[in-house]
Amino acid sequence: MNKLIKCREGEKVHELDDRKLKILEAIIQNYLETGEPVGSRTISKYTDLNLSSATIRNEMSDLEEMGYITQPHTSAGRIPTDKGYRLYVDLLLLDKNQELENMREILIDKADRLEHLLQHVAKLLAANTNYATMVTTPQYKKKVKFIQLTEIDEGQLLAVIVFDKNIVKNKIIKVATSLDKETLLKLNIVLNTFLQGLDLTSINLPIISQMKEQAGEYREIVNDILEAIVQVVSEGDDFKVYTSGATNILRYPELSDIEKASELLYTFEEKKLLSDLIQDRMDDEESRGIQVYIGNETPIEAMKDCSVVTATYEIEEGVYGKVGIIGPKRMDYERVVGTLQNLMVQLDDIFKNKT
Amino acid sequence: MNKLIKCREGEKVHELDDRKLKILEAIIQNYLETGEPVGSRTISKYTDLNLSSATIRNEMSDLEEMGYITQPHTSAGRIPTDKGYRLYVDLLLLDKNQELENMREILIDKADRLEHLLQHVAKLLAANTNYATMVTTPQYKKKVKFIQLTEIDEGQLLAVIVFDKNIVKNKIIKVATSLDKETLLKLNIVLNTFLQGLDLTSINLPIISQMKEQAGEYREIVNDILEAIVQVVSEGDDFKVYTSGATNILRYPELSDIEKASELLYTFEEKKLLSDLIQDRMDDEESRGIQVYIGNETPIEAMKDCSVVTATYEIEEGVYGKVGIIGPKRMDYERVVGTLQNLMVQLDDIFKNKT
DNA sequence: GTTAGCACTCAAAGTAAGTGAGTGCTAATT
DNA sequence: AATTAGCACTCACTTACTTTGAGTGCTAAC
Repeated sequence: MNKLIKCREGEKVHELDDRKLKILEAIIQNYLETGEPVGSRTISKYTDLNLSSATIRNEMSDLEEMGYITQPHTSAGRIPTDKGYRLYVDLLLLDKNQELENMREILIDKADRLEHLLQHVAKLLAANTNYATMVTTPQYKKKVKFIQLTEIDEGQLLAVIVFDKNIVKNKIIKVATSLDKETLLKLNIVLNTFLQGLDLTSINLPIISQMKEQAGEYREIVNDILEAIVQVVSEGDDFKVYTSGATNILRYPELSDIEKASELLYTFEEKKLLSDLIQDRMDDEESRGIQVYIGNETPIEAMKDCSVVTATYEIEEGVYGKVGIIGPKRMDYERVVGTLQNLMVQLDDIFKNKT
Repeated sequence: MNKLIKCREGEKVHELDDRKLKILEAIIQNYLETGEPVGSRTISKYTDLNLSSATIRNEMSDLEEMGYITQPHTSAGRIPTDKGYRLYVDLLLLDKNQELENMREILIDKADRLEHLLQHVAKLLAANTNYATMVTTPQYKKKVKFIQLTEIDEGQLLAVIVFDKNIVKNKIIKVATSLDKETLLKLNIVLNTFLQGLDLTSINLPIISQMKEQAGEYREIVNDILEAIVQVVSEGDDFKVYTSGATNILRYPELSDIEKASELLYTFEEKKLLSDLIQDRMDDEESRGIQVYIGNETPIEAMKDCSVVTATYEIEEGVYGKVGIIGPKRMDYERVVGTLQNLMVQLDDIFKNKT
């Protein structure tokens, strides 16, 4: 008996011997399928351990004491606790792949615009997993690549600002005085000379006052344009969250309690509420890969009865976005993690072969 | 007794005498509040008719026979049928206003961009009514106002297309050969000369071939640009549906059956599914005002247990969008219609004082 | 250490009786 | 003729009680 000897499997440390581990695994897998508490007799038959239900009961009793499983009520079978799921996820999922071979084709087909691509990813994932999904736009500091002012109407200027990665934004600026062509040209040159290659945080006071100096009598317009740039960048257009399959949540009886489901669905409707999940550990180099949050581990209150799996994708050096799958605790972790890993590879390919 | 004499109230024709009408109204109003079937005794006390429950019962029996009310089961009170609601809506709502005085301020505050405005309208409405709401972007034939080609990178052109109402779209066009400044200028002139003032349907073959002729050796690019215009216009970006408060549906027990609610919420998630509702009677001059769909009257299957009230707003001559409120049949029609009418006035003001 | 056996627990499903809001009909009242 | 009181009847809903069966923990035997 090695009950008290800690075991090392891979890199994780836990206190379970082989048999307990197998039983725990069996319990969890069975529960994932059925959603019902699992009894000793089921395990006795389900596994190839050839143990009687009585033995299993003893082991289960131990597992319960250690906090890996629990009984919803005295005479019911056992269900995994968050700790149990956690061990399962940590230990039993470290590779796995294939599946969704065709995903890539579909993705490329739709990859005309990043927005559409991401929305499509969310949809595809939701359709494939039957869970709720969430995809964020990648975030990074935009650098001005090119600015152009044009007059489109008496007193109305159109400012087109191209950032790196060919993100194009535009804004209409109202001006009091009409500008002639030469002035416009001059302004365009000033703007481009000074701002090219800069991101928002690098546009500081010295630069601004220099620009104004150059602009001479049209210094006011410089102000307007800078303001337009700030507005356009901070408009939030560039940080969107796409979701899909939120209603999948109602498929799972343990989540479809009307009160809780309502709260959860509301979180999906108000996409901003998801930002906690997205920001979480975004800066942590270590956790760029796949993250699993079980129950109370999630930063979002409404999801405390769910599990969340997120993955970070990289468009290119320093430009990251997140993909998340939200489902019941008895989520098919194996498959979800596999699917996400696969998706990351696909996205990687698409982005690397595109720019 | 004038049971069989048709009465004219306003412009509508029905077959109810005054007393029956009052009773029907009382039943519906009571049901709107409680959501429970209404019994004769309640009505007897609730109204100022001073009739015994027995008399009411007789009248209710008549009303049932005529199809205005029904019993969910033998010994239950009565609830309105779709026909009952319909009469109620037709007869009893023809004016009403005020409320939400502050709505306008909030709207103006947010009215920096149409998109945001509309999304905000949806949200406000949802928050105020506790129903689900839907707002569409206005649709019309866009006319080209101004086109500008710029080179932003080797082999990449940026086409900025301004349509009337200052809708700005952009598209990056890849070209094989690099263009010098003069060619660009020339192309810009050609494009603007030919396309200004035209909408998509007016760009026909003769015009295209003339343009190509003028463009000389760069005729290929003309094609690319035209394609870009078509793409940009038909991208669907310009026809969006904003929704809000979809989860409000779960507030109403009669809609929160998990199966049906799921279907309904899915309709809101896949906003495209709402288009039936939006297209409906869009062309019908007559019905530009407020439309009420009760139960099976709605063109959307999933909403057959709901009522839908839509209103058409006008940004300016010929440019229409829709606002819709979706709730249970026992919707507070009076309030909803009032709110919508009010909103239409507000929007009208905003748009008229803006352009 | 493992297992068979048994008493025990308890959620869930089923059954039965009671309650009350509501109806329809009939006969009396106005 | 219209209204009303009275009464028998219906039926969803509630409550209490019973049954069922999956599952447990413990103990004694293997």
